[in-house]
Amino acid sequence: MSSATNYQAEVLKSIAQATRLKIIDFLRNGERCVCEIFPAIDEEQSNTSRHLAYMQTHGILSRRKDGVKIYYAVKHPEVFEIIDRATAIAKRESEVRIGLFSGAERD
Amino acid sequence: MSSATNYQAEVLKSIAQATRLKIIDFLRNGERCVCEIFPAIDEEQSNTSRHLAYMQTHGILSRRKDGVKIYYAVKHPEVFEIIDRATAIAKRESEVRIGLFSGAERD
DNA sequence: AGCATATATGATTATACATTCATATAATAA
DNA sequence: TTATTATATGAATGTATAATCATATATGCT
Repeated sequence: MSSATNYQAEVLKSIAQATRLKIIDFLRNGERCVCEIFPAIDEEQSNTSRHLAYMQTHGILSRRKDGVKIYYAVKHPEVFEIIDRATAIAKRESEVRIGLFSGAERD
Repeated sequence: MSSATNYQAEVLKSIAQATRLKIIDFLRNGERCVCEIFPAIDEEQSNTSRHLAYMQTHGILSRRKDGVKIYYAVKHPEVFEIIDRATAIAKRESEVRIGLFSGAERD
């Protein structure tokens, strides 16, 4: 198995999870500390912390310490581009599914 | 948990896996049947079939039957754009890691 | 009908993942 | 020093996922 493919998969896995998507979306306007993030996305502090650590380890987020607080930010603008394209696919697919109710497509 | 976020995550999960990345990459030049796909990516027929079914169910691939053969193709061009961006991130990150050997960064 | 080829799927196994609760650690304030 | 706030982490649990082997199903050929 190509190591490049594995690395690509790791990057995408760091994004492809509902809680992580909520975190990334909340970070669209720049860095935020954990204490701001977990109430905003309505998840437990410990769970949020784990996901942040995961994404930071996988190179998706940067981490900055200021006193007691830890600030995280999205490192690569491509992360948002990936999510925007996933949204476009999701939107198009859900429209197709709705369209099936009125159409007469059959397998 | 927002259902839109879940759907986005589902779309990304359909891509974020090494075997599926290999399949999608092989489909860059258009539709291919299962009998062409699994030898090309060097995976078992049954495993390949499961991943193809998964991606088709999740709206990533189209499926066309012609006799005994089943042809799969990538439905949304955004899928390739997502992978290209993941590749860019992976490349940039690996360069940073290599750079750390010569630099003097410390946490 | 019998055979070969293509694809899918049930059962199983091993592993990874997400979440929670309780607690540890670190920084700062009183 | 003690208390408070912010973050991280160990342990446990339930669930999901990937892969494999064996076999079922479907199509077309002779």
